[in-house]
Amino acid sequence: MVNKEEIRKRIISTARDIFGRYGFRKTTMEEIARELKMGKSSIYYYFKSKEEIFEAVVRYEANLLRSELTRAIKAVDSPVDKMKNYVRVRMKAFEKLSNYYNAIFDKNLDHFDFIEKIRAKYDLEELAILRLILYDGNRKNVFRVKNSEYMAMAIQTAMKGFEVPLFWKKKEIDVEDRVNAVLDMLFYGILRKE
Amino acid sequence: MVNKEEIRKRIISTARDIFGRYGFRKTTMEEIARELKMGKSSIYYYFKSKEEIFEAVVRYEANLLRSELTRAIKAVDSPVDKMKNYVRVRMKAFEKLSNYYNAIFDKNLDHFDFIEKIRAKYDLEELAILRLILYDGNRKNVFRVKNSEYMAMAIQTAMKGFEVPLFWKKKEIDVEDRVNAVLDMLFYGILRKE
DNA sequence: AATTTTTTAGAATATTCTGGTCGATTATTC
DNA sequence: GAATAATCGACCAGAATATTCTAAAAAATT
Repeated sequence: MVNKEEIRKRIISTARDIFGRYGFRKTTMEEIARELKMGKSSIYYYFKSKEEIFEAVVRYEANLLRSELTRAIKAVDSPVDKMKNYVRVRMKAFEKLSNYYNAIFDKNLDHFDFIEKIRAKYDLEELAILRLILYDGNRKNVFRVKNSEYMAMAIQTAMKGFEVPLFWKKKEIDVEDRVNAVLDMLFYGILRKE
Repeated sequence: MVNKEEIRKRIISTARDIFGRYGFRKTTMEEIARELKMGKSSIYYYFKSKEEIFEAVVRYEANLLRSELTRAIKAVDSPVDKMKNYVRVRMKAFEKLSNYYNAIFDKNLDHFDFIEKIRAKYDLEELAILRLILYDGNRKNVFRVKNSEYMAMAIQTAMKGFEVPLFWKKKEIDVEDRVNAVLDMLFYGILRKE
């Protein structure tokens, strides 16, 4: 008897590569099966449908994004550096988490319930992280933000706005330049002027 | 009345991008049309079929390869430098001419007559270029090749052999390292030992 | 060794997708 | 205004693919 969870993880990992390359619709179950060296119907033993596999992939990538964000925030002490790392991780996520972003932006996938749920959950977590950064910055007298809650939401919304051109233009934009531009804009607005 | 040739070129260029990204089979006429902001059946006014468009794209890329090869050879005088440039252009072609190489390696496209024709034509042209380089090298006493004809064919065959891992591994290989390795191998065999 | 359970996969089925055509419409030219 | 060129959404036949079926193999249990 094989380890069911292990097999599921293998399927998710392989499917993620192929979905990432071709997108949900152009990826076939036959392709995933071939890459796994399994029969196509064997996959249905572990997953109910193609959509369920895609949901698992997107969920996996949302978790990856949260983990990476958390790790990057914890790696530095200064609220300014925390904010820099937040922006950097956010901007670079496009390359590594293409399924997550495809799920969000691809109109053809709008009928998938799970996408909105996953994003909502992720957004709440990100908001909590942002609030902590702002609160910490205020406490250390580095930021001057009256309402961390509102500001966190504003920053998150702005970051989402920056995602859009990144998605459509696909790597034609130098991400590092973008990161710096976003940070300049952000800090002039919230960095304490002394 | 619009310029028919201009429209055809626009279609080829746009189709090339999409074919390059998804391959012949996964690309749909609907996608090409949408990217061109045309109706799908409008494309059939300019091309007989999807296959005919793909043939035009592959032919275009073969021409591009030949042009680039010719330009690179002419840019230098030394036979050694010419051979270096030949290898370099050949190796780097993968990134820019994905349709041409897909057409060659993708078994699913074997039934397309035109692919073999285009490749045969290109190969003859490349052979002529190689023969000239070898002849020139012999004349300038830099190479010592008894039969330029056979050596040219051997080099071309070897280069084709090197293409295969490049194709399957897709950018996991550092091309520049490969170029240098190929050149070392080639020159130790034909560079005059003094 | 026999039986049961788990896992497997090719074939079949149901459903969706797509290449290509049709006929109507619009734009352009004469 | 007529003829020609260019346009495109609707449509269809056939291809492609998601999913199910069912039998067989493998693994686990008795």
